[in-house]
Amino acid sequence: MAKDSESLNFIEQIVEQDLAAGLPKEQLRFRFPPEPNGYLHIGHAASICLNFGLGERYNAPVNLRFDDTNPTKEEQEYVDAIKHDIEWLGFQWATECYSSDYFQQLYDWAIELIKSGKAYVDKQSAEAMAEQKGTPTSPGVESPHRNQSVEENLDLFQRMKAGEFEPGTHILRAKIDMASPNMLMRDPLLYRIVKKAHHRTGNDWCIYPMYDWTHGQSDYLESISHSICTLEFKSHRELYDWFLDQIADPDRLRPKQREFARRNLSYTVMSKRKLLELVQSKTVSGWDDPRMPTISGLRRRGYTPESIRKFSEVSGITKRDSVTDVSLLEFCIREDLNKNATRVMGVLDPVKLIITNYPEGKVEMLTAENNPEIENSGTHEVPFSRELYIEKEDFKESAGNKFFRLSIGKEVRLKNAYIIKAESVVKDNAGNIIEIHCTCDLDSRSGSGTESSERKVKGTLHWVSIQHAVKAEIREYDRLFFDEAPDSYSDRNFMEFVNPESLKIVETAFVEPFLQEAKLDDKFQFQRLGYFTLDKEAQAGQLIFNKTVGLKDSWAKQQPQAEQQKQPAAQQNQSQHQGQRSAINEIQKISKKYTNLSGDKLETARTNIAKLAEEVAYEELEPLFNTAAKKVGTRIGVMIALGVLLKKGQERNAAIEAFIEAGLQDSNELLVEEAKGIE
RNA sequence: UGCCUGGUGGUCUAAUGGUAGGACAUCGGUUUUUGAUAUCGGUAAUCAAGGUUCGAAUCCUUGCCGGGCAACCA
Repeated sequence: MAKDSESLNFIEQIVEQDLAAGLPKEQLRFRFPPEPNGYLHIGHAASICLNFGLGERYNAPVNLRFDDTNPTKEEQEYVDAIKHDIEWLGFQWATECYSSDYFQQLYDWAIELIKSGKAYVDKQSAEAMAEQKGTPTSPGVESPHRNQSVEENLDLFQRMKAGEFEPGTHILRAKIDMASPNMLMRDPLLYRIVKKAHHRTGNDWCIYPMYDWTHGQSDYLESISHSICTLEFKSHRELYDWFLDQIADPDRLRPKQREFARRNLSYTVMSKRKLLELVQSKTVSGWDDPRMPTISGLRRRGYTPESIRKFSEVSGITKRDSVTDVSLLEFCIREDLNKNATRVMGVLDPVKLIITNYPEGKVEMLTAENNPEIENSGTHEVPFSRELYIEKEDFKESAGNKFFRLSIGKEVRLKNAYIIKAESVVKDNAGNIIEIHCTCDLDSRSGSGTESSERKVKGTLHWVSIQHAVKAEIREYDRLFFDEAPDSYSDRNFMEFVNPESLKIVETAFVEPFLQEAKLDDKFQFQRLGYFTLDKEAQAGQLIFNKTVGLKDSWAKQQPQAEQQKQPAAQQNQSQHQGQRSAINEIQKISKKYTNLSGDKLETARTNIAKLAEEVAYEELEPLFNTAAKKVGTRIGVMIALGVLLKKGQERNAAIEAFIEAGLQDSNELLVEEAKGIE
C-alpha cells in the first residue's frame, strides 16, 4: 500500500529531478490554463488534479489562468462556470490570471521582435500563406513580405493596432525557418486582426496575440516553473522555447513545458467542439445535461467531487493515449456513495400488493437505518400499511429456486418490515397481474426481537405504502453513444453513434414520504436500485430524481446466461471450463502476431484460430470486442472466432453488430476481409 | 513519402538491468433484512524478430502497429 503511494507519475519524477538538480522548492509554481470557450469536462479534471495535486504535494502556488486571446469564441459565462467547477472539485488557486492582462506586454515584446528583424507583417491571404507553408514532407517557401524593412514592419504593425486595416488583410509573423521539419517553426502567426469586443478588454484592442505567442510568455510572467499541457502541444515546445529565447531574462526563472496524454472515456466524446455540437444540436439539454461528461453534467447527475478526484488519481498520468473504461468512473462514484448516501425506498415500476391479514386502516411507523455504513447515522420513519407497491420484476407467479424474490407460496422479507408469503394474484382481462395477495407473519416485524423476526428468508424486497407514497419523476441515463470511441472514425461523424435511448423518463414512480424533504445536493441510495439525487428542475410538490448509477447487479448478469443454458451448446460450459479458457487464450496468443505473418504461416494461424474457436463460449469472446483499435491482430483473431460461433448458431446482438461494423471500418485489410466474411 | 511520439492482461497503471505488481472489469467461495456492501480466492499481460548481458518490459538494431504535426483555434 505504502509502496503504491510512493510511485510517482512521470511529471512528478521530472519535478523531483529538477529539485535534485538544484531548483529551489520555493520556486515551484504551476498553473491550470483553460480557454473560456466551453465547460470543463472529466478530461480537464485530470489536468486540474495533476496541477493542483502538484501544488498540494509541494505546497506550491497554482494559478488559474484564462487563456483568453480569441474574443470570437470566449465568453464570461464560461469563465464563471469554470471557476465554479474548480472550486466545487475542492481546489483553490493562488491567483486568478488572464492572458488578456498581458496584452500590452506582449505587444511591447512584439515591437522588439520586429526591431530585431525577427518578425514581419504579411499582407497575403490566408490561402496564399497556407500554400507557401508547404507540407510535412516538403519545405515551405518564403513570403514576398519576409524581407521588408524594419521601419515598414513597424509602421504596418502599429497601423494594425490602430485599426486601420480590416481583419484578414494583415498579420504579424515571426521570421524563423520556412524549411523547418516542424511546421510550427515555418514563420508562425503572432497577431491577427479581430474586430470584436473582448470579454475583459472591451474594444481596447483590435489585434489579438495567437496562442503560441501568448502561452509561454504568460508562464514566464507568472514565474511558472512547470507548464504542463497535453500531448498535441508537443511540437509547440520548440516554438515555446524559441519565443522565450527572444524575450526571457536569463536571471529569471525559465518555465518549461511538459506534455502528458489527454484522458478519454469510453462511450463519450471529450472535445469542447464536439460537446458544443451536442448542446447546439439539442441532442442534450445543455452543457450540464446529466449525460454529458462535463463536470457540471456529472455534478447534476449526482457525482461527487471526491469520486472525480479519485477517478483522476487511479487513472494515472502517462504519455500513451488511452481510453479509460467508464466502469472505472462508476466504481469511483459507487464507492463514495455507498459510504455516504442515505438509504431510502422507492418503486419505479409498481404493482399492488395486498396483505390480507393486516388490518384495514392500520398504519405503523417503522424504523429505517439511514446508513448502515456509518455508525450513528440515525434512522428515519417509514409508514407501513395493508396496501403497498412493490417492483413488478420482484414477483413471478412461479419460479425456480434461484429466484430469491416473491412467488406464490414463497416467503420474502419486506425491508424493515415483515416477512410475507404470496397466496394469489388478480389479473386483468389481458392477463396482466394487477394485484398480488399475500399473508404476513405478524410476529416477524424487523427489529422487534421476536423469534420470527430473526428468521432467515432468502430474499428482501423494497416497497412503498400506497396510501403514503409520494409521486416522483425519475430520470435514468444510459451511455450517450453506443460506440466505445465514437470520434475515432476518420470517415464517420461521431453524431452517427448517438444512443437514441440514453434518457429514460419514469413519469410516475413512488417514493417514501421521507424524500419530500430532499435537498438539491442530497445523495440517496434507493435500496436495491441505485443511487439518486434531486435534479435542479425539481420544485416544491414535484420531485425529480436523477439516477446517478445503478447498484452492481449480479442477478441481472445471470439472466442472459440462464437463457443460454436452455440452448444445447451451453451445458458443456461447466465441464469444459478449463479447456475453453486455454482455447481463448491460445487464440489471443496466435492473434497477437497475426499481422506479422504472411503466406502459409498466415493461413495456418487462421486455421488454428478457427479450430480453437470451436471450443470457445461466446461469453469468453465478448470481452475481447473491447480490444483497443491498435491491437489489430487480436481483433482479427476475435473476428475469425466470432465467425465460427455465428456459423454454429450464435445469435447476433448489438455488441456483435458493433464489433463487425467497427471491423468493416478499419484500415487493416485483413480485418476488413474477416468482417466482410461474416457480415 | 518527412518530423515528433508511444506500444505491459478486456481496460487503466507500476516495476527506471534483478520475483512482471496493483486497480477496474470478469469468474468462483463466504457473510448479508439491499442478488448491494464487506471479505477470500481464481483467470488473465511485456508488439515482433534479432543482438548486448550471468540476467532485458527496461539498453541496441530492424520491422510492425497506434497517435500528433500543413486553423488569422487553444
